[in-house]
Amino acid sequence: MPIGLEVSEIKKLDEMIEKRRQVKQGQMLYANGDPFTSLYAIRTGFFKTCVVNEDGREQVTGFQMAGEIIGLDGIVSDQHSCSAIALEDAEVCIMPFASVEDLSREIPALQRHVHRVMSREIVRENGMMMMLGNMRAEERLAAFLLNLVQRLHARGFSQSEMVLRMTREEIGSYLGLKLETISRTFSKLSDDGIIEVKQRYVKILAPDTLKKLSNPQTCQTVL
Amino acid sequence: MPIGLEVSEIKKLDEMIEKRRQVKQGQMLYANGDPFTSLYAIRTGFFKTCVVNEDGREQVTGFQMAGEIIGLDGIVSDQHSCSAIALEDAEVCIMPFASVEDLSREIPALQRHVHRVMSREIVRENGMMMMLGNMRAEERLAAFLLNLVQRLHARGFSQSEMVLRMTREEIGSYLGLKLETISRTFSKLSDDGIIEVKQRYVKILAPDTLKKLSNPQTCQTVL
DNA sequence: CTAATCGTTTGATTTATATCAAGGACTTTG
DNA sequence: CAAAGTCCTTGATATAAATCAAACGATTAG
Repeated sequence: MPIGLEVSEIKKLDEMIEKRRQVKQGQMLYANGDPFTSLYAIRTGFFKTCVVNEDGREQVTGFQMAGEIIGLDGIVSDQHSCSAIALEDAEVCIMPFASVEDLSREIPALQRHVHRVMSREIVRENGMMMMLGNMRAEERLAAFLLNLVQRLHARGFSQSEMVLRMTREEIGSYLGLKLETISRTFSKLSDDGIIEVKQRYVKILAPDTLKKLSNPQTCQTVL
Repeated sequence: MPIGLEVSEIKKLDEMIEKRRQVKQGQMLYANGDPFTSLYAIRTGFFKTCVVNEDGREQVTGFQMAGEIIGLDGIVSDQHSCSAIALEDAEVCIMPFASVEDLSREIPALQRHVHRVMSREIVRENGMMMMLGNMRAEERLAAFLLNLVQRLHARGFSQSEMVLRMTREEIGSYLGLKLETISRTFSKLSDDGIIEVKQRYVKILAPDTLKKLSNPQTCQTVL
């Protein structure tokens, strides 16, 4: 994944990725409390990560797709503090973290890459805190949908259409809302002609309006 | 900070920390958009970090005290995506990130440490997402107060008393609540005899009750 | 010492979202 | 095809927290 590597370095990276693992829909890649050994690079498929409270409340902390790295939560205490569950059949590359650290010391570009991946996750979560702390339901869902299509588009899919891999309840958990609120907000956006929704299928009809919703200021700036 | 280093390694670390910087109360250590060059280890004082939305809404993403590292948000894009502001006169060690990376390649214990620090931040933010997404005002404030005293206690201060460095509004921003709600919740906890509050001074009178509030399940388990 | 400012508390009211409830749509299984 | 199970939608109502408003306490400036 890091760029600008020499052939010998690429070979070492290939060796590091010792094996792959298939994860069936609904199956856990790792669970809260599992010993931490490896990071996982998603090759195909779609995951959610979630933490559970002692009283059983579940918070989805992220949705991850091909090309993204999961497992970083386990580094600090050598055990995972969240669970990763496949939302569709998936395949991951297993990257033993000890090897990642060894190779990072040899290959500065890899070291850089690892640092960036971790920093990106920190920044993403800062954004989620802003979302959960300050935004209203419609803003949250708008921002969520825009983020999803943008990431899918970067992977060669449409920039206006998608099929959600998660339930309303999982979206709600991620956005700090109840499933009914997600459903109502979908209906509202649909009634307003901003999106078209048919179950898991979503088409963005008015991307600019959606962007304004996810960030009211832009709207004011335009006026 | 990492342990188990040789003398020569400690010497190198000392050289890396090229200089210190004083930050007066209310002053910014770095601002959103500033070019990223260094991490900062807080020697003394107290900081808040916050992100601002395009429409000006501010979200406090953390409160940091002596011994903690700030600036990790800047790594991914070579510029800071949040601002760090001193809530009391502070002093930080400036650690140029290029040097951190260079030394990390030489000193595995430092490399390990950097990875742990970043992972810890990711895990902390996962917990914040749980808080913001699932918990009620009283639970959030209870968890917040317990976290603060615990960290202060680890630094040699009392495990039951503290003087808050931040306003009700800043606590509210961090916890996704308005300042009035923070104030009311303080009053409620005080009326219930769980804490004693006098402006910024807070004394925890019933730590077990506070723990139960921050995690209802424990309570049910006991019953 | 007085005025001004900033942060806090408290009360009254509003509101966004949660909760409770029922039914509908789609999928899977027998 | 029928039955069961999921997931989703929608309506009615409840509620936690926000908002609006006023006053109070502590600190700073003149």
